[in-house]
Amino acid sequence: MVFATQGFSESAQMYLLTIFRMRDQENPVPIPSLVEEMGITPASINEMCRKLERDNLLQYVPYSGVRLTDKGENLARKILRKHRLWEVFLVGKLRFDFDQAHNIACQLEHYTPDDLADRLEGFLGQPQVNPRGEPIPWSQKTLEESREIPLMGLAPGDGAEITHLNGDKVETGYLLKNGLIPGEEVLIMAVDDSSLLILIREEHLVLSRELAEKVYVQSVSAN
Amino acid sequence: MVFATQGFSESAQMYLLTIFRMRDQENPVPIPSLVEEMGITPASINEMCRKLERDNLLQYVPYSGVRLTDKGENLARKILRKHRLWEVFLVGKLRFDFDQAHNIACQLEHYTPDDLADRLEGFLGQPQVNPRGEPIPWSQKTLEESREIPLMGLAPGDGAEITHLNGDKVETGYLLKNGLIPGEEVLIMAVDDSSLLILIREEHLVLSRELAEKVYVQSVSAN
DNA sequence: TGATAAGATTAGGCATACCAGAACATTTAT
DNA sequence: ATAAATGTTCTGGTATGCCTAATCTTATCA
Repeated sequence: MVFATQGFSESAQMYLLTIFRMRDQENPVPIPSLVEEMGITPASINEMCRKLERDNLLQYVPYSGVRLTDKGENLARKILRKHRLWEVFLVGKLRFDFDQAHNIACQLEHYTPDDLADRLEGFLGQPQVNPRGEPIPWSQKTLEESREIPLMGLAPGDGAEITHLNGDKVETGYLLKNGLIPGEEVLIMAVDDSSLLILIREEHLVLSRELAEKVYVQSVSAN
Repeated sequence: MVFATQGFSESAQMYLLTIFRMRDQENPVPIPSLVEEMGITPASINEMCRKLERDNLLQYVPYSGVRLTDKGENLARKILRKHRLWEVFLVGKLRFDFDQAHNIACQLEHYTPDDLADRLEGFLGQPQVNPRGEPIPWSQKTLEESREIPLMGLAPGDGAEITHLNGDKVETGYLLKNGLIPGEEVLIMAVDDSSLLILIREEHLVLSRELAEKVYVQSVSAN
């Protein structure tokens, strides 16, 4: 298993991203177009698209093409966001020219955890677009809903509503099982160096700092 | 083929880095120590070490262990340098704690081209050590020999001595074939937006900007 | 409407990187 | 010196992601 973030291989991510980018031209995206664009044979494209369909990332209708599901769209958007954030960094801070930056970003995007993207975005001053003026997905949302913060950022006594979870499958599964479901309210009971104690659905729960970083909430009072 | 920089797979690079780090304790590093450290079975370690030996990255003596060759040492050092530069960035600029930074760096190090590492180093102010005080390979050398600059940084009329080449196998091979060998002197004839004309071994040669970025030289006059 | 061109799929292969388990070799310690 | 412990390597297997070549299947247009 090749390790890339998001639980999907670098290859799978490249397919999603490519489809996402072509989808504006024609949707569903026909397999021959993908063959052309990616330089991979029809047999291989077919095989991979079947896998992506199996994983609910897209729908594949023979002789018509592939269309991303919501899950696929979101994943692709996430990857594109990372890509463009890296471009901003590489051009803006490291003075690469755009083409070099683009190529480097093509690699880094697959190995960038969500929290790295989030912090990078902050470090770069919440850029709206990449150096070529193309929009960075979700950055406007991030601005508008910037009250959305990691659970870790709250103080004891604060109450908040969970907006989304940012971990991997296992982490998210665990959190959901324990009632940390988007929409639910949490109350911060105590915070220390390595963990925090919360009250959720009338149950107490201790989360590590690391895990609490992946729970995004909206402050209830500030709402 | 999994793409990672340096022309070796992420796996191969991880082996080199692990061996490099353990080599201070005992050299050669015994296979059982590697098994313990990496959590991979002896059969697999054996297989991979044979491949690395085939590629001249290490020597493998059964019942004794593996010892990095100069080539292997240099490659490992390069990877470690990238790793620690990322740690400096992630902790210093993005405010990750060290453990998170270390984990993220473990991925990024394999997808960081040399020129990215070089620029990152400059951006970070030529750090000597990572956030834990461990030295960053070559950074002192880089400081001491900071007259070592990319060929691209010279102006027409300047003369310089080639110190090293920084490209991939194909690029380096091409450059060597054309006389761009460390120790040789070059004279810059002309520079434009996309290329430069040089005189080397009494032969004229045009290099793209991109390629010239990968030829490091030491100014002759300043020497 | 039916032939043909375009598209989809199957079958068999290659390379990487890992695994388990068995067989084999060497070291070491008695 | 030799047996037990340790270390090595072989055999055969898994999964991913790509390939070619051959074989369907569908769409479309004459």
